[in-house]
Amino acid sequence: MDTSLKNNNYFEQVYQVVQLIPKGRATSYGAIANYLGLKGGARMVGWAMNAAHALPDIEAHRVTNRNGQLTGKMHFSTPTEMEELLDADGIQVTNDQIEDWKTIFWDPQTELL
DNA sequence: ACCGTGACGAGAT
DNA sequence: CATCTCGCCACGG
Repeated sequence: MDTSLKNNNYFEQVYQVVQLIPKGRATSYGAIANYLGLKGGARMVGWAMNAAHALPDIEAHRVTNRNGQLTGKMHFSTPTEMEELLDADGIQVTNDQIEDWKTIFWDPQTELL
């Protein structure tokens, strides 16, 4: 048997949460990590998003850091794509930071519960 | 097998 | 209140 069971399973968990983010809202890496029980592993969520970038149905632009800052915009096809996508969702971004992040923030552990 | 890096976060100074 | 450091786990060289 395949003893080398990949943890890709948790990657998929992240994708599911990202796809569950309602339009006009966004969440943070740490929030997803915390929801999945990976608390402290926020970096892993970011790493998962890197792989997610290869997937068509993963809207990584709805995931930012804890400050609502577009830290990962540089990883998109273009440095402005993340802002454009967020703007398309009705989220206003200024200086690479989401405006009114406190309201835009969508915590799966609280809202999705 | 070891070291360094990384789309982060929280605590300490 | 701003800045620094350490911790988290996984992957690349």
